[in-house]
Amino acid sequence: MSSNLPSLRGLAALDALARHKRQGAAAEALGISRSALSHRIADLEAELGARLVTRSGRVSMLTDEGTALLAAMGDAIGRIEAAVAPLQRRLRQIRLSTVNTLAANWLLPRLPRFQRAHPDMEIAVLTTQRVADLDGEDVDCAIRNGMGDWPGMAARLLFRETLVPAAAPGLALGRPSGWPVIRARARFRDWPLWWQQAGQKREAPSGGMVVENRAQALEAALAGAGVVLTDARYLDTHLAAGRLRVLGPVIELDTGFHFVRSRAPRNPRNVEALARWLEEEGRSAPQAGWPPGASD
Amino acid sequence: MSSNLPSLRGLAALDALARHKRQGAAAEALGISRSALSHRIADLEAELGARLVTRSGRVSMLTDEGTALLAAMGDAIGRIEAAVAPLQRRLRQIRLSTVNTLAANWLLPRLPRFQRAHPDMEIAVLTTQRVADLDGEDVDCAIRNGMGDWPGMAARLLFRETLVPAAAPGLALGRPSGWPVIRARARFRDWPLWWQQAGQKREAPSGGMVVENRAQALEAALAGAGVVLTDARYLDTHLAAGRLRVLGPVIELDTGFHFVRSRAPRNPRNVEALARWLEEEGRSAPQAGWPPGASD
DNA sequence: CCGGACAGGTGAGAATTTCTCACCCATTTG
DNA sequence: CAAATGGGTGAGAAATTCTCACCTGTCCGG
Repeated sequence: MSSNLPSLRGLAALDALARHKRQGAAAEALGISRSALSHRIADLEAELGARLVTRSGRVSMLTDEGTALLAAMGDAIGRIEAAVAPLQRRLRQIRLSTVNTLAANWLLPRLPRFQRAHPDMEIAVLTTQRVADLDGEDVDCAIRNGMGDWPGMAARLLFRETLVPAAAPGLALGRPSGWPVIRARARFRDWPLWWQQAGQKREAPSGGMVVENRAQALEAALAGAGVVLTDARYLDTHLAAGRLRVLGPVIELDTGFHFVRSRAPRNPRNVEALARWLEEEGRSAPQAGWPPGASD
Repeated sequence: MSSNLPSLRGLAALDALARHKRQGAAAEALGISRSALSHRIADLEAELGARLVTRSGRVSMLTDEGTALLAAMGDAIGRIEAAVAPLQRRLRQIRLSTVNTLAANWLLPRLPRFQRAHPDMEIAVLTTQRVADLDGEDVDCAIRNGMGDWPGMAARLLFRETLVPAAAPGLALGRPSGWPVIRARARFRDWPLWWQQAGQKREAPSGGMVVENRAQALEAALAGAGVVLTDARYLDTHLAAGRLRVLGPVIELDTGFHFVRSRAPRNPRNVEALARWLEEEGRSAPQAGWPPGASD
């Protein structure tokens, strides 16, 4: 049983050469240099002590022994490739868990740029309403909203949360104290916070409509139902398209969106690349020259 | 097509582990250390980005992914092993071409010792009456009889040819000039040569029986048909067994047995080992304390 | 409950394999 | 004949793989 396994690379080289006839083409198919393929074949021949290919004029032909060897192997190499392929595909993928609103309004619009820069990776965005507990789920990393002080995991701040009021352009509005505010049930403290920090003199408006979460709140505002208070970054595309306008100053909260990686990501290198890119995006995006269109 | 092939060693390690349940046993089956196997598994897991084995208590079990991987591979590893096996067997083998007489009387009696020292090699002795032309035949090396000046090949002298007369102990003999000599047709110059160099005063005996070759001549002498003149080294076993006795001095010729290797031996390392051993044997064997039993 | 035997994991460093680069040589072809 | 094409080679960098020595965790008998 203690047989000396030959080099799989060498066998693959022989196989490719048999198919493509030329070393150049075979090498390209394997993604290695012509020289490497030549070495691989030569080493295999030395390892097995037999000539496997002959060069007759322009094309490389297999010897009888080479042909017999490949025939005896059958599609063993293909089998191995196929067996490993699903795992490798999963490896190219990065599973990123995040909340709905951030995904729809900040992440997804930017992702195509990352894809273009890293065509070898594939990002699967898993939007979960509640924050996924990282090591439980099949997830490599996540963007989480909070203070960044989660025990036992290194969180990297992407950007602080902000709050800014916005409404559809067509909506007729009076004084701020009379705004028809939209509240998200999960974020009922946002309006008082903004009201206080934005230095409004009058009382905060009470009443208004209440929806389940921020995504719905944004939808409501887009539909002209009232004034939404949400993160500045969620507004980018809507402001640019003229679907919303800004109604007051941006305030910054002490919570923020953080990048966290699971304890054992499948492919740490790729996850790291994504992390760096997200950090860059988080820094570069707004702040300077914000809000984009209006100055109201 | 430019798929990243996984390490065959790693897959083999996984396969062995699945069969043997314990790393120790699996490692032994593969002929590597436990540590190496552990590394191999760990690296494979990193390479594929998935846990493939779990250790539950004493035994290592494959995870679902590990099982699936092996199942998908089928017997690919076995196929590769089997495909390569015949070539590797041929590689362990050294084909040595030599003449009949030397093989029977000098080489074959010594070979078992070499085999014991190198159990990983296998020597195929091809006895050919005529000298094989090396590069034509499927032979790695040869022992040739001559002056050692063959053009284009490096000959390594094993020992000079010698000539010594011998006969069966029971044979009644008179003076040398009356010996019933046995002549090999291919070596009709031997008797005059010995007669002259051994300083015999009388005439060389004429007549006697003539056989085809030296092997037959030796056979004839063993059968008590007369006095054979042959190489001292061919007599070793027969003298020791008392089947022949020496009748005169040993003379040394200017021809000798040489080791020559074919232009491209399958396994140069093994051939070199054989060459060294043969040289050693050629030097060490007789000379000192020869002839073994008699002093006649 | 402790200590030894057993099984596996780890880090360092040596050995081996694999790759690319920069050349070379041979054959074909314009 | 010269350029183009295809293959081979040696050196050196990079990676893979191995062993060794040592660690950790589990199991079992006293």
